[in-house]
Amino acid sequence: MSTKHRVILAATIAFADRGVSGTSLDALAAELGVTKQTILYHFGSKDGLITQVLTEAAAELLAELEAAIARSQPGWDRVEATIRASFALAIRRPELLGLLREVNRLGQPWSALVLEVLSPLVEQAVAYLESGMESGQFRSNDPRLVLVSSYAAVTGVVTDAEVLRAVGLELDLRVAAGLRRTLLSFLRAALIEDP
Amino acid sequence: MSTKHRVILAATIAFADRGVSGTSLDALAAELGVTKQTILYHFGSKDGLITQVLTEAAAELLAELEAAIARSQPGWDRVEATIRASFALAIRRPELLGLLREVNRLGQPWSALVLEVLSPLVEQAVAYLESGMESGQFRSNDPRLVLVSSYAAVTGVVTDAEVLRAVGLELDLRVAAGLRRTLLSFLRAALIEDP
DNA sequence: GTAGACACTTACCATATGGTAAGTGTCTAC
DNA sequence: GTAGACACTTACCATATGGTAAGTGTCTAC
Repeated sequence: MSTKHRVILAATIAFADRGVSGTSLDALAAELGVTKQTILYHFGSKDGLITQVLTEAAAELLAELEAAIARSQPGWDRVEATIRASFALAIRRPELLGLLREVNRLGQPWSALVLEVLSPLVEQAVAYLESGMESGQFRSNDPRLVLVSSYAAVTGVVTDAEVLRAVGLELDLRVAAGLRRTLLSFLRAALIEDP
Repeated sequence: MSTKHRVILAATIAFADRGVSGTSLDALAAELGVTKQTILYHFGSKDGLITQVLTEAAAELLAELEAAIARSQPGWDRVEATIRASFALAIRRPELLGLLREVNRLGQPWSALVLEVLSPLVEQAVAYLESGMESGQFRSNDPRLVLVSSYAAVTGVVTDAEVLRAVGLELDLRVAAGLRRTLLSFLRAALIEDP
């Protein structure tokens, strides 16, 4: 694997984990066994590295979600497929969702970079749910809405691999059974579990 | 208000907002119109400041939750009162919940500082929900569990004051109606709304 | 066999950052 | 009126941090 690619992978994890301001180029380089100047050679500046990391992460998320859309039917099936794809990605690459939260904090101009890529899909999902609830297709205690709510909690809060694996395996359409552990895990995570 | 207290309030907001490593003593001092040395005089070191900020935030959270416990009945009423108190605090001092997320990232020894104070209450709440679901008292699509799930999402994700105000006002026991907007807001926030 | 691209390293540099040391002004106790 | 506590400021300092400049080794094309 090329040095450039290794830097991007390590920076994605470091930015998600310790934050952008908590990750120095020296520390990142030391992890990879190269010098800071090697990183600067490939990306020009720290801002250049951030740009590259966010661009690739957004592209990866988009590809995953679009694949889920392509293999699903319009309507609830599509929402569920999207959520399922997100869980799968969260298990495989938990740092991607952690990075989203960091972007949220960084604000402009970084948030625009990611939002530009993902916002069309978010708008579609929100519009579908909104019209579904306006028309009475979903009741407010619908298990499907619980699933969406849990999804929000997961993408926003939980990064623990074991929790996500449990959720991913148990949400195998058996929403009723799976949500029990999910909810408890979320509650624990939200109120701070020792990491 | 004493300088020391002003530093703690400003640091709480800064740490929650920009992160601990994203907040330099110089920048914090400049915000307050004092010198960095004034901060070091009061807290000894940056670690000293972090300790003080976390200790006070944890104490404030605890006081709020214990007051809610004291004025509620055992059982679901108590869980609801606790959640309600958290919402109220989140509206009044959103940085406190933001700080919890930062602590989660900082890890040891800072997480232990906060966890030590709050974990007895968390354990109680989790035990209650767990036994309630084991015994079949709650079904998995119970609106009350939706509320708890939403609470996890709120404490973990949402810091936008307007969203929290909307949630706080509409959760006035009319769970069914209130959750509609809440869920959509959470979904938007979790998938990154432009801040 | 040599010019040039490529992927680095070595040697620096300016600024930011946490921190120390030695003052200075002010208020209180005696 | 003066000793001492208190809340600061001014003057520094060592290290961390992002970044620049000038090499060095290696591989490819001709």
